[in-house]
Amino acid sequence: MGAAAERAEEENQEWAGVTPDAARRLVGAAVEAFAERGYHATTTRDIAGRAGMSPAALYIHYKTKEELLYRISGIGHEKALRIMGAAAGAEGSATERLRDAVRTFARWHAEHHTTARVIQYELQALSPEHYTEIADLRRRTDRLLRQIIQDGADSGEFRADDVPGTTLAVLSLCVDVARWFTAQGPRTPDEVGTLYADLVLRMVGAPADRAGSRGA
Amino acid sequence: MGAAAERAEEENQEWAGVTPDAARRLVGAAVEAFAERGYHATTTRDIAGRAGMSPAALYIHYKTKEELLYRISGIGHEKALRIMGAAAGAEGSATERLRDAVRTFARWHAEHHTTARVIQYELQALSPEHYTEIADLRRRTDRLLRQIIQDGADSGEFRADDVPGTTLAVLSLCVDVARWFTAQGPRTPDEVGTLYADLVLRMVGAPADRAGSRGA
DNA sequence: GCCAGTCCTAAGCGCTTGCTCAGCGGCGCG
DNA sequence: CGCGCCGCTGAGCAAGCGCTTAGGACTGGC
Repeated sequence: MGAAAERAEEENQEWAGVTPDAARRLVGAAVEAFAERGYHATTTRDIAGRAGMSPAALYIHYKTKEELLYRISGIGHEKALRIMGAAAGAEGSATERLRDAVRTFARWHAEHHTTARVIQYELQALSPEHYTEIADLRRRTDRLLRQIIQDGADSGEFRADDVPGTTLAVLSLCVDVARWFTAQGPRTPDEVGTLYADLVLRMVGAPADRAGSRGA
Repeated sequence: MGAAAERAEEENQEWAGVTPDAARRLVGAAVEAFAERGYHATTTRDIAGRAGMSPAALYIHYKTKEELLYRISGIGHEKALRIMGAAAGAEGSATERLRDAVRTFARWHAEHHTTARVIQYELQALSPEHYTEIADLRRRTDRLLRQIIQDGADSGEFRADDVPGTTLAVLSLCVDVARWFTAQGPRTPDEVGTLYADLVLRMVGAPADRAGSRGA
């Protein structure tokens, strides 16, 4: 099995909730194309072609090209929210929760950098109604992370004078992974996750208990 | 003078090197439009309209729409390189130079967030030849920052196990300011700069001599 | 007064875009 | 076998795109 086929299979898992099969193939093709060229530079002919269909077939499963982006954004941001929620809802100190949040959130943005690039950098192409809906998901993700940092500041674990500003910086750092990460780079998604978790823990002035640790 | 006129004047200064006047107005209009909607979603009619000209006038000063993006990218990245170079070339400890680099670099990305957004997020729309040329400027900026961090690691001022990774994270953090910053937000560009400088110094484990400081 | 040169516009060309629609093939069911 | 239905295609439409061209209005030099 070639690398392309492997990646295709992984993406099929990523979009497992999308049925029927043709609709799922279209989502995969659209993510690939949007990530590569951007939403506006991608044609419906290109998406359909990558999915092995005629241009008209796209409109059986989606009303418009924008609806495809909306579906991708919705699924992607829900996944991101769930990742952040798992870390925020876990037991443990603020330090442990922050480490876990950054590690998994950054790792996801590296591992699924095509999807992440689309959902993070093509938001402006959504319709106003769809945009506000997606923006709500992002606000909830932000709130979860801010609460972790606030907890750490309250308990004295972290030294964070500006909790909203720090939250913004941490989120920004993780999100931007989608912009620069490529599978050809020197770092695996796992390595990016642990590196970023270490950097962020120092950034908030968390006690340096194995702050330089690597590995699981 | 209204806010729009004030911003227009500031942008005229930013593009002072572009002559004649009509060409400068077109650059300003293009930056605005590209930042707002993205390169591909912007029409030459829109750019010309914002500059108060007919669509055809654009082609007297620029061969193609892509050349406009190329000019903007070149000027913008040269400015970014000069900012980083000023900080890297200054006298002082690695800590002082890193603080200055992050403060000025992040501040520029906030203050000129429209320009920054275009030059950082529309690179893929450049022609291959233009892209490699711009990529070289970015590599030089990266190298300057990496040297500061390397110096700090060598001298023992910083605790950076992974210098290239840390450099990447710091650069990523500053660049991403262009994505989320708006003039309507609660923070001034100056405040973003000092906040980010403090966060980054802690991130590299620099001695906390007034690391929580604020103001000039 | 007249010309050359500069800067701009009105009109529009050739092409691509998102999207539509009439109709076809193949499958399940009786 | 024959029928209905679902998934799909080939062909193409209206609109908008980047860009071109012919020509007009203004300016400075003589």
